[in-house]
Amino acid sequence: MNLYEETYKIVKQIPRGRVSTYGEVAKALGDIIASRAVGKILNENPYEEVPCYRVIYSNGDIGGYAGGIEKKAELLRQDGIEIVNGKIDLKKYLFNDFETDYPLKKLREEQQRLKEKLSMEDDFSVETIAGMDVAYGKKAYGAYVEFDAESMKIVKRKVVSMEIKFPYVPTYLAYRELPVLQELIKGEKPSIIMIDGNGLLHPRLFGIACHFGVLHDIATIGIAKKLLYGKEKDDYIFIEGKKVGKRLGKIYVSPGNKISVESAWKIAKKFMKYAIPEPVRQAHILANEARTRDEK
DNA sequence: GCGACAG
DNA sequence: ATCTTGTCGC
Ligand SMILES: [Mg+2]
Repeated sequence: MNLYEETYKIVKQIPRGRVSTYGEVAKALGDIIASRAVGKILNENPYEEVPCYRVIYSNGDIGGYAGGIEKKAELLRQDGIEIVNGKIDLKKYLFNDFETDYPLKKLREEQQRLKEKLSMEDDFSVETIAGMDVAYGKKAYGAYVEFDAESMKIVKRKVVSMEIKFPYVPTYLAYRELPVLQELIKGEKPSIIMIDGNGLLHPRLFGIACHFGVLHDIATIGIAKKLLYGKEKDDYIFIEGKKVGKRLGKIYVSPGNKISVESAWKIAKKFMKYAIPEPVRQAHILANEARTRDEK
C-alpha cells in the first residue's frame, strides 16, 4: 500500500469550484490522525492533474503551498472561489463526498488481527542482540547491528536502502518502516531484536516492535525516546490498566513479542551506555551514515 | 499562541 | 524523522 498514491487518488476527485480540507482527505484515507501527513504528501505532489491547491485548513484559512500561498489563492480564484479576508467559506465550498476504500482503516484492522498472534511470555535465548533503525532522505536507509551478548561486541553490520512509500503517521509507523526492516532481517537470526519505536506501548497495543515480532516469530523489544500514549506511574506505563512498558532513564521500553515488560527492560538496561541502548544507537548512527554517503 | 500521538 | 541556523520573543 502506497499512501502517497492513495492520497493523490482522493485529492484528484475534488471538482473545480470546490475545496476540501487536510482533515477531510485524511478521513477519506481512514483516519483523521493523518491530516498532517496529508499536508506533507501534497507538498510533494508530482502530478499536474492532482489539484492539491484545493485542499485548505479546516478553519477556512488557505494553508500552505509549495509555489507560494499567493499562487494558491490565485488558482482558487480562477476556480471561481471567493476568498474574503484570507478565508474561504467551507459551508459553501466544502467537498468531502470522496470515493474511497479507507486504506488506513484496513491497516488498523490488520493491526488488530495480527495482535492475536502476540506472545507476552518470555520465550527467547540470549546469544545475540540486534538493533534496527531507519534514516530518511530521498530514500529510506535501514541499518542492522548485531551484538554478541556475552562479549558485548558488534558481530555484524548491514545496511539497505529503498523507496519511501508511506509517510510518518502517528500509530502507523510500522507501515513506514517495516518494509525496510523486512529487507534487513533476511538471512539474520538474532536472539532478540531492539527496534526504534514502541511495542505494546501503542493505542492498539500493537506498535512496530510487536508487528515485526509477530511477522517473524521472534523476540522483540520496542525502544522509544518519547511517550506515544499511556499513563505514567512510578516508571511504569499503563494503558487501560494494563502494564505495557517501563521507563529506562529518558526512554520508554516496551515488549514487542515473546518477552515480558520486566525482561525487556532488563535486556535494554544491560546495553545502556548512553541514553539509548547500544544496538539501537549504533543502528541509528549506521543508517544515518548510509544516507549521508549515498545522498550528500 | 499553546498543546497536540513513536519516527 | 528532517531542515538548517541562532542565541529569542512567550
Ligand atoms: Mg528511528
